[in-house]
Amino acid sequence: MQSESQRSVRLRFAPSPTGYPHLGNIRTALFNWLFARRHDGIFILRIEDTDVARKVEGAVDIILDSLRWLGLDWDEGPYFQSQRLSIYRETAQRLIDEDHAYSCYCSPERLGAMRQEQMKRKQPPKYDRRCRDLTQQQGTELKAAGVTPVIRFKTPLEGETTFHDLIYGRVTFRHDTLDDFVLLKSDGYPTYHLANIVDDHFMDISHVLRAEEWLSSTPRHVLLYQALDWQAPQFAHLPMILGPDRAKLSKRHGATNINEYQKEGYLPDAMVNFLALLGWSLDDRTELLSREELIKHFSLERVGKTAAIFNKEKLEWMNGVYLRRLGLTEFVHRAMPFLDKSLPESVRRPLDEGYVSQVLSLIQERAKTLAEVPQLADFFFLDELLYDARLLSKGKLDAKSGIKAIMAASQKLEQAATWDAITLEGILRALATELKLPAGELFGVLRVAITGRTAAPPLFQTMAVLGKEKCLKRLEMALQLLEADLN
RNA sequence: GCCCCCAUCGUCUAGUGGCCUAGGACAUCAGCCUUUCAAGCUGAAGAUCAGGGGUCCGAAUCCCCUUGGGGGCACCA
Repeated sequence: MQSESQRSVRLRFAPSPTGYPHLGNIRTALFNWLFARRHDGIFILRIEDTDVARKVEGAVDIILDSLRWLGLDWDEGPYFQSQRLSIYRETAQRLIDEDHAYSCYCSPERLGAMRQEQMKRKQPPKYDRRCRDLTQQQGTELKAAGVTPVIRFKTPLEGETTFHDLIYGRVTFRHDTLDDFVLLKSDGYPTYHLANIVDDHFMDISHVLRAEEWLSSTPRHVLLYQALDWQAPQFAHLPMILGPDRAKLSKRHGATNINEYQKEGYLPDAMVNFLALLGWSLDDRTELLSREELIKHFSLERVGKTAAIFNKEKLEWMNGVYLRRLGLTEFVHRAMPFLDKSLPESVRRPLDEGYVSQVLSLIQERAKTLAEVPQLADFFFLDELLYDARLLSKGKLDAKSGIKAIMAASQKLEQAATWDAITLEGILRALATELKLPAGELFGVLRVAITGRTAAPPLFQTMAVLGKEKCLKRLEMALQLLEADLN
């Protein structure tokens, strides 16, 4: 009891570099991080690279980058299991010495065939324990024949294991539903089960927060801790994040890799806020929480048990909220790389920061992601607009009256002494009255002429930013289009 | 097939026996604002709390069964 509360809080995020981290992995990292920070604990990063065959080049860097991007800073590590092989081998040897493990010489072929046969007979696929009670002589013979064994755990044949999960409560597994799982592979690398508990023990991990998919391997881990006479950490299994088809997140679910979200222009703070709400909630109404608030309020008691489906639309909304909350300077700073990357090549670089700033003040509240900023703003940068001439006469004004209106507007604007939104509005409203046109119709035609589209930021502010010369040029161009349309 | 877990609006969720004729958010629809879009505001629609049995004066909340969904069952993690 006392030792429990005294034990220092040490959490770890332990991804395997067999692919890029997806939303589920990152949510696990986030909860570990939040819990560690909440309790002034230590957050450790450990790379579980024990699968040589499935290792993906560059995955480690992407994992580190993703954590850095989201601001999930770690206090220790990254540790690499591939550099700690001797510890696992020693532990495996100790288990053999103490009769908790044994060498198994069965070939992968035999095991595969057996599994298939069992499945065919609709029986649970389990190792038949053929090597469990090999005599020393039999073992020596097999070894002499050149077979490299794996080390298997001697799972108790009878009884059951119960553990207390911080989220799911009491969970019990009968031993006869388990089999003698592999601890050490024939290539000398440990399996997840061995490496994981050895590291958690020696790294003095106090709480293991991991996805629910691990729940059914927990009894094996508990059994291992018991066999080694080590104190097990507290387990907390987190509800899964599922794809829209309600299945476990995988490659076929499209953009689930976290770096995709960075590329799509989501803000780290929005991402963290959103992910925190997948499986955790503060109360019945609070949804927007800063990093500090999340740390302050995070608790396992408020983590749910039901799997969540990731809902991108809500993320977009939340990202929009965070985008709008940014100061203009910060917004410009964040959006600049996206403009740089996605604006057409014809646009001169480097972009003028003063001009970009004026433009983006009109774009900020219209963007849900940074990646759509270039799309929303490109007409501010383009020299020549390319658009369908029919947009000009799409409203109630036909081509003829459109021409008339644009010509009149050009004339008035040419004489404008000053060029700001208020002045422009004055001039054009007066013109609408003069032409006996509803203001909205006149503005509509001009909007298309100026921006090349029917939906855009407010017309007068847009014109003010673009400047007199460019605006008049665009009106001229619209006239040509309309005239061509008439013929 | 076996084992484990879960089950409230389309989605994320609040709810731990009476405050629930079930609350909030996203999305949807309508209206307002308005030069378009966006934002904002207001409102609507949307869950017989998976179904069926109990327990109780009283059940979304406790128990059981059924159904459904998910996860696990590798010399992968």
